[in-house]
Order: sequence, then structure tokens, then C-alpha cells
Amino acid sequence: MRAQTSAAHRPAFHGTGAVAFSTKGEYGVRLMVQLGRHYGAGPASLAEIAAAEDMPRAYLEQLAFVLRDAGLVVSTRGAHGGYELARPPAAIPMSEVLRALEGPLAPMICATDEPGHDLACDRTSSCTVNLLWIRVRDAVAGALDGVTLADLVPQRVVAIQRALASGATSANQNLEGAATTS
Amino acid sequence: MRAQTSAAHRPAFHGTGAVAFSTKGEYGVRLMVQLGRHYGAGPASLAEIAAAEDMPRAYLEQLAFVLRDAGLVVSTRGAHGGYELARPPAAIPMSEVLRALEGPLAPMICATDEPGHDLACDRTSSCTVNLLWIRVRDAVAGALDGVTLADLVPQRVVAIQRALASGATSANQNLEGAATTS
DNA sequence: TCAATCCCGACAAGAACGCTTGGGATTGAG
DNA sequence: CTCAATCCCAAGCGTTCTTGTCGGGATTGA
Repeated sequence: MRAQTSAAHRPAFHGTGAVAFSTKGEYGVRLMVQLGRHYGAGPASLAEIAAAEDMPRAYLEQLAFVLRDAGLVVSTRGAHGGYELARPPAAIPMSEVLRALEGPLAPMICATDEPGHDLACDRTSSCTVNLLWIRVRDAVAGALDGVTLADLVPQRVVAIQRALASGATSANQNLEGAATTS
Repeated sequence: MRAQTSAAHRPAFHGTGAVAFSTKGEYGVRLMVQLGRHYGAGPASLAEIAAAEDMPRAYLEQLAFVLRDAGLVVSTRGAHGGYELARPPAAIPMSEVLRALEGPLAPMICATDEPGHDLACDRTSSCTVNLLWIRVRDAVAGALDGVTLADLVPQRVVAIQRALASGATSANQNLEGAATTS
């Protein structure tokens, strides 16, 4: 609802210190969650989602393109178009989402999961630290593999959405309260 | 030995994408590893370490101060002074080192390990994603807690160093091969 | 006395991030 | 057929962070 135009640049790194996802990661995941809620109910427009989540629409577009190129969402052009998940939420591991959004998860250049990393790493003695970065990378990859989009979209919300898709057409805004912010 | 003055600014983020430690983390860990090798052999000067690892000395100083303030190393001033580990390597979890160097490990502001995070996080519906960030944070914290400085300083190297401290003076460079880059 | 070292604050270049702008192409509805 | 809604895309701009550098102090052993 409120003013995409006044978004007023947030601090560069949303997460302080090490292990910091940027807003790319956050917005992208939020976008995916919204699409997860909408799953099975036709395409959702970015304008809708941007309003619902109070994120700048134009910026969301960029993320949506990335997610599309990664094969995670499909787009429908033209009027009443929008984005949909390419697969059911349970088949979308968050590792894939975040890798698409933020690039390969490599805590250091020495620990890229891509080939040829050992070439880039010919530091002197202390390259023992590789062990550390690799452990961290694997830990993150494991955590991210273990969570699917379905885990972030409570099942009852999905059920309600589906019911709506074949019944009434309005009143789908009041499901927000479900967020148990522990 | 070779030219601290020509270090020529490296690319800003050493680690691409999500989960990127900065050079602060890398240099700091390398520094700690060097101190680990030197453990029990008196204080080591920053000039020595900077030369051995080819890192800018003045920058290393800043990291050393941080590590000292965190109680991880102790300093001896004056001639023949330098830095020493405050504890044996096995008693230094890397989580502590990296937290000191890079701040609290919080993948997002919503998932700080400090109290009051729920105040900062009053996003709309999608705060379900908290689950994700917290999982990632815990995974990283776990991985980092499970590695101590001793794991990065092979015991035989320590033994050799101690022998050197009371004997010969060279031939400690050929231990590189230990990095099993899978 | 002197040189080696730690201590400390300020600042400069450059990259990355966060977002905006401005236009195009494509499609359903009237 | 026209029009509005939507996706598509590239370029650019200001802010903030990192990555160091610089210059000078304080402290101590020889």
C-alpha cells in the first residue's frame, strides 16, 4: 500500500558481519513465499506482491528475472499476467533459490564449489584454513537443502488458497496473522 | 619479505554471493593460525607474520587489536614484543574468532543471536522466512563451534616449530600438500 | 639513548549494493 | 482495434562498506 517511491535506501548489508545475505536474498525469498501462497491460483502480478510486502516493485522485477532464468518461476505476459512457481513448493529447495539470487555459496574464493578452485588458492602455508571455509560452506548448503519453500508456506494457508481458487474470489488478505514471530 | 607497500587493493568481497566472509575474516584467521604455530615460543611480531603470509602489516594491526580486545591474544609491548595466543589452540573455537572479527553471525537482521531481534522484525506476513535465516545461522555457528584453532594447526607442525625454536632455523615451507581439496 | 614494537585515529580509493528511470514487447478485455 | 496491464530489459546514480594507507604516539629491552 504505502509508497514504493519513498523506500529510502536501506543500509547496504542487511545482515551484519559474516554470513550476511543481502536484500536480494531476503526480497527474493519473500517473493517466492508469496508465490507459494498463490500456488495453484493462477499467476500473481509483481504489483500485488510488491504492495503486500512493501518492497519496491521495480527492484523486484530484477529478482523475478533471475528466478525465471533459473527455472524457478514461469511468467505470463500481457494483461492479467504475472508469475507462478514452476514447481510445487515442496519441490523447491531453498538452496536453489538462494544460489540463484546470490550466486554460488562460497564463503571464500578458496572454497567455491565450482571446479578449478584449487588453482585460485595457492596461498602460502596457511591454506589449512580451507578446511574451515569448506566446513562452513557445507553447513550452509546442508541447512539450505533441508528447507523447501513448502516449509515457509504453512500448509493451512495453501489449503485456504486452493479453496479460494475454486470458490469465492476475494478476501484473501486477512491471512497475514499466521506469522508466529516466536 | 616482499613488499607490503604494493598490496594493491584486492576485490572488495573475497567470497562471492551469500555467506561471504571478508578479508577481515581471512586475514584474521591466518593470523591466528600463525600464532598457533608459534604457540609456546614467545611473542611473534606482526612484521614477521605479515611477511610470512604476505599481508599488509598496517592492516593486520587493526585485526590484532580486535582480537586482543576479544581476549583471544595478548600483546607484549616494547622491543622484542609481539602477540601470543591467550589460550592453547585447542581451547579457541573458531566461532569466537570469527565473531570477534566480523561481528555477530547474523544472516539477516531478523536472525541476530542477540536479544530483541523480534522487535526489529515486524514485517508483514512473510516473516515465516525467519525460520530459514535462523537455521542457516545455527548451521554456521555449529560448524564454527566444531572447529578449533588446533584443527587448523596440524600437531606435527607445532612439534616441528618447537624443535626449531631451540635448533635449526629454516625448512618449514613444504607442508602445503596437506590441503585435501577433494 | 635508541630502535623495535605495539597502540590508535583519521582518511582515501574503489567496489558493491539498493533502487530508480525510461523505455520496449506482449497480451487480454472492451 | 484500441487500450491498459503486465512482463521485459538496460543503464545509471547515490550511499555505504571494505580495504587498506598514513602519521604519529606510548612502551620497553638492549
